Amino acid sequence: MIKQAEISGWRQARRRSARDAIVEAAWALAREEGLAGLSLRELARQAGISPPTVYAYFDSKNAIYDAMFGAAATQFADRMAEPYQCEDPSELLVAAAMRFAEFCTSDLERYQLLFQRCVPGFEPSPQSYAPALRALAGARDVLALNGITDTRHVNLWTALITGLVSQQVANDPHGDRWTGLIEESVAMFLTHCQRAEGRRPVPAALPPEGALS
Amino acid sequence: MIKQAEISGWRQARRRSARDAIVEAAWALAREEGLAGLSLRELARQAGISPPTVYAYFDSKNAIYDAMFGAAATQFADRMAEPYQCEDPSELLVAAAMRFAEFCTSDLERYQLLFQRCVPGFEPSPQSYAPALRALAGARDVLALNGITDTRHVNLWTALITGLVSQQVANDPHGDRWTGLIEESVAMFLTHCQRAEGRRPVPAALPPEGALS
DNA sequence: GTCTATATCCAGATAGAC
DNA sequence: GTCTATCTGGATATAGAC
Repeated sequence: MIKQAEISGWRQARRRSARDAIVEAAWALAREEGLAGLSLRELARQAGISPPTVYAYFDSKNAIYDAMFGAAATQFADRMAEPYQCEDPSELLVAAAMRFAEFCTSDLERYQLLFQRCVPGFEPSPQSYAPALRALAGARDVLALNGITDTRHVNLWTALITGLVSQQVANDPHGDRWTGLIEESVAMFLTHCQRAEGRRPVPAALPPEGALS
Repeated sequence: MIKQAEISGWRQARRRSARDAIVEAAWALAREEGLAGLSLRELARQAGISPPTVYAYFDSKNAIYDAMFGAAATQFADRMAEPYQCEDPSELLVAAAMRFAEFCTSDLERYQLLFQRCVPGFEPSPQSYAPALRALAGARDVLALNGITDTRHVNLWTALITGLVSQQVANDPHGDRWTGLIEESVAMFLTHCQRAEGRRPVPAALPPEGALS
């Protein structure tokens, strides 16, 4: 015999997978037409449903953007958290920066939504943003492994790496005019910060994950 | 007696000033409603004309964006070219970076149009873009004064400074969490590049202004 | 939940008189 | 050059039958 709770579970799973299918179609469409050109009519057409049906799953267009953001942020956090082959802290920092750059340049629309924030009235909800905070915490950990804990230096790190990537994406989307500078940039950064922070030893335990931003 | 050429000159001047007035109104509106929210109806209303009259001066909405871009790019080049109070090359570099940051953070919409490029179907025409190239050439000159001529280092410079500014604008628009790092960043950059380029003496004559990009 | 049909609104752009 | 009036087409979102 089938219990009520199980039926409810099925329903929820079905509903979630239908939502996922719509989000998937939305991403496919956004990659073709650009993020701003996402229309609910086209989205419904590609997803094989009628336009009003979209509203059975999402309250508004921005709710769709939010789900797209959440999916992208999860991909981001997962990708950055995958194991690294190297062990030397400075190599780890280079590898993380390169992975970040590769993640960004491999899907420009995703990069735009996640990091550029140029969809008119849209801002991600805290839930959708949460995975991105995970990834940022990971970056802090890698910096800490290199003896870098000063907030100023963490900020400098984000500026340096996002600066390289944004120049790359904007001015040479399929080349490596800026991403090819990552290794040198990291060396410059490490030399500067480790000198400034007095080549502190790596702390035995990683710092707690408070105050991310 | 009035010559035909003078009348024609008047006409052109009148036309240009009418165009300028529309562009001015467009900027005022964009600062209120956001760049993407610029509508021709509202623009006409604020400029004191009817919507179709806009088309007597601009072929399309993108032509208006282009004129807005041109005006902003001119402001940018002019501001960056104003005389500096300091003479030491490294101080000059810091001053230029700070001036750039101040220019960007003092008008976020202008920054968005000039450097973020997130208006859907719009790309600036070469004419409108030209002043920005002038400013970039100026940056190269200041770098050259510091003995930095390697293209890689010029690219690193643009990435570093735009990275600081873009983080500032995106995450702390009215504070100085990243712009406050400019002085330290420039020191880091100079130490690195001058070491790498072997503390070359400043060339007697500035390099020619070819191959900007 | 899904559909057809439609409401409502606003955009950019044009026609043609004056 | 400027206007009134309008075209054309797009958008998000809703009503109500099934």
